[in-house]
Amino acid sequence: MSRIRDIRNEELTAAAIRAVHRHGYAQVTMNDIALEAKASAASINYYFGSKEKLMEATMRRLLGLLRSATVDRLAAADTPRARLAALVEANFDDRLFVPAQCSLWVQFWSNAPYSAPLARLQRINRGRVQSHLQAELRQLVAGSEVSSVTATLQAYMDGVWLEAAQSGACDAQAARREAALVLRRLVM
Amino acid sequence: MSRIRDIRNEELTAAAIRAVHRHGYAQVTMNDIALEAKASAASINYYFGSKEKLMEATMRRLLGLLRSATVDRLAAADTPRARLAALVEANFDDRLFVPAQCSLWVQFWSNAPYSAPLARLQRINRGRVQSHLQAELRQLVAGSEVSSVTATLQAYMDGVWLEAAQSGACDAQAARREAALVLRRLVM
DNA sequence: AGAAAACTTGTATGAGCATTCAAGTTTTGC
DNA sequence: GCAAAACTTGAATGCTCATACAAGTTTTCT
Repeated sequence: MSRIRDIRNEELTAAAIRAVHRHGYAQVTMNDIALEAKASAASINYYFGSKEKLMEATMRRLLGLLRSATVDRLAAADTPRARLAALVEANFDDRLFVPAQCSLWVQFWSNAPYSAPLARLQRINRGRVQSHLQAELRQLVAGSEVSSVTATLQAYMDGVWLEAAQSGACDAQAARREAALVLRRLVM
Repeated sequence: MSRIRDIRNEELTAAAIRAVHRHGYAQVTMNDIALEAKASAASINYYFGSKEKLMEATMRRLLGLLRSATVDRLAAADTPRARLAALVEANFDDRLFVPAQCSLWVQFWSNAPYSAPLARLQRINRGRVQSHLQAELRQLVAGSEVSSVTATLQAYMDGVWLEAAQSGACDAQAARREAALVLRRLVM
């Protein structure tokens, strides 16, 4: 019902993404974010209650993007191999794999151990990705290798995000192509 | 000549590592670090001049560890294949791959884009690792695959660090074993 | 020993920040 | 059309923190 609330929520988390990308998680201020949103710091607190809650909502927004990219790509895949590729490529979807979001992703994760809400989101996300990967890998590699390949893929994907965040260059299409190559080397 | 200066340098950067591990890069204060070193915040400034310079010195300390692990392991390797393994395993050396240092590593890298000195160290380190890897890979895989495999390995290693930092569990031996497995899957 | 240099620290300073609040403006429901 | 609810904000508040400094202590050198 609260239409304006949803709109504001979106505007403000989008502004938080831009502001954190620009200033860094460690140094961004409520004012930076407010400026980016053409609003006031007080207004952000009115909606979110605190900076930490805003950050949590912002992280949820990113997780939502990953989730929907995953769902969409899974829907279009019908073999275990295609589903595995879909899972990996969802991480480098055009909607997700852009500089500001790569930057956030990595900064949030590296700060997660020091924030209970972020740590919780991190744990949930990792678990979900892991179980998706395992479900497909069980049908593709020897049982003894499933967890090892899962871990390798997860590390690879995280590493690509980290590097993208540092270089500031996020060519999503190239990342998907490269990931497909890695998949071919690791599985079959 | 300034013996005490070197000792203090070491004590203080070691304290910085522990303090950042405990409180997080974004929230650690000079006082946290001073407490960890059983010294005063003013004393740290006497040696390093500022918090930023202390952080830079701390990062250099970690890079030094990677460098010497790399040198030691390279010295004991005589084929390209063994040298490649040495390079990868140096990243998971017992001296380097421990919780507090994993944690620092990732936090420093994710904040590097927002600090000129850290960004510089990051660039130099990445370049060095990359050229080492490429030198060996050129003798091991098809020319067209060298840069792709290099990037994959680098992403994999970064990803392992990221996960180690988040889980807080750093089993160096297991990480080296796992890395050797990945290497076997990717090269040859 | 004694002067100088190196080192250490408690305290003061002042900047920067998240959050609160009171006073307004806009929107909604009827 | 108007009261109430929702929203917005500038300014005030109170806190935390890096850094500077002056006053001491320890070490070094001769």
